[in-house]
Amino acid sequence: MKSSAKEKILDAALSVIRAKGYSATSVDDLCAAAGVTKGAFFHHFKSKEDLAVAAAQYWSDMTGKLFAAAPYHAHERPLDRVLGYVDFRKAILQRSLPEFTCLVGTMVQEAYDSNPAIRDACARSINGHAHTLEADIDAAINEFGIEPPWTAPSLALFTQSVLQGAFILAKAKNGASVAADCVDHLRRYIEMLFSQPQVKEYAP
Amino acid sequence: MKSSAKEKILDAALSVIRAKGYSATSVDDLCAAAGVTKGAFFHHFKSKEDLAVAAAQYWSDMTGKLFAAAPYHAHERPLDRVLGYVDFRKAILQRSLPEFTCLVGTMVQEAYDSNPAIRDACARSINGHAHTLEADIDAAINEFGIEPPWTAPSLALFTQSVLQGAFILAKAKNGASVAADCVDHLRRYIEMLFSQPQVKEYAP
DNA sequence: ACGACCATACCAACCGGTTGGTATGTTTGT
DNA sequence: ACAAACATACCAACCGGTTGGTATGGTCGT
Repeated sequence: MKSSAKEKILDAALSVIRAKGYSATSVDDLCAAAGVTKGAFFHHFKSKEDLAVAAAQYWSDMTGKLFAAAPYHAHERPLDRVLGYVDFRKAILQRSLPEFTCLVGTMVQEAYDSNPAIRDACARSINGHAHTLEADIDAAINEFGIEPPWTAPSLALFTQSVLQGAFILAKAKNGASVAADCVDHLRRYIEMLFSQPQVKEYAP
Repeated sequence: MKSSAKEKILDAALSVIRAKGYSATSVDDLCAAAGVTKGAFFHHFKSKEDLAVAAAQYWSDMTGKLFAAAPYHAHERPLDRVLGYVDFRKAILQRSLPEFTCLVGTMVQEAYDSNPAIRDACARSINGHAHTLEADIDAAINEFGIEPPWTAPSLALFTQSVLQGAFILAKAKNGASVAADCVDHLRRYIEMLFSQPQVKEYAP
């Protein structure tokens, strides 16, 4: 049997925690969703916190594969790859709410102050994903020959900020359309950054 | 006695829930932080859920007063008021992490799927706050005589998306500087929207 | 003025159910 | 045979919520 209990528990964690949040998800919930017993759970994870850290890593692995295999990498021009990433994120919003939201974005809100191990695991996941954008952004900067007052890592993190915030708005409004609007603004911002001379700081 | 038990519980809710999250915050936690007994709690709130809904409203009232009294409204030009709002948000980031983050943004992540009453209360709070920006944005559109492909409500919600996402990144990285960077990007975007002809959709 | 009446505000003790976690098996793969 | 992979049974602590009760202060008829 390849899909072992451990993997079933991790899969269950992704969906259940994204729907209910980390604290509200009990170990029993996870076991029921995974179809395993508590004994199996504590055989593979020494605590609920340990599961959360493993789930964050598992989430990174899964999404890493998803984005690595996405078609936007095929674009020749760096800016097209960056905008292709944004379009790809927008396309994912078609799925249902608990399916397109972010596991680590949800967990870190509950754990940042009380559980450093989970917080750091979430930070690694977000930073790692943002990092995959930096090379293309830097290449686009070179392609356009601009000398922007911002850096590639900073813009990469900004895209994540918009997406994480869009998820929150989508949850509040119980629909994805507001998130799609936010992604549109993000796309327009990136287009503008590469389509014209940088504006000077506006200070009245 | 002016500061009654009810108000002490609500004040405690704002800080404790922002630090620990909604589910991880027990009624006993709230009572201990507020210095009241459980009897007092359930006298004023018929359930923990009821407290959460009331806390979201209380949060709206508090932040509403804060932003209504903020100095950026004094600017003559509408765009200066919009940018002044952004700068004001950035200034608030100086405070400590649990102090500058958003109660309803935290709660809605845990409640959107399992607790519609809390979700709707959070949505009202976010929408209400975003709405306070719309008049200035519309006035800025008129001032500049532009006909943008986006609407004032959409841009107002986008600002909230950036801020909510910035809070998540700040929690993950355990520091406010990444949030400040995001707000800088947001400011640059708004400046660009009003400082040049709109770019056409970029489609390779 | 004054007790009868009553609503509000609050309290300490308690309840049944759930929690994360453990102790002790039993099954399975090699 | 033997360890890793699972299952069963169980526990102490904690959970949200209820209980029966007290203290306070306002309102009413008289």
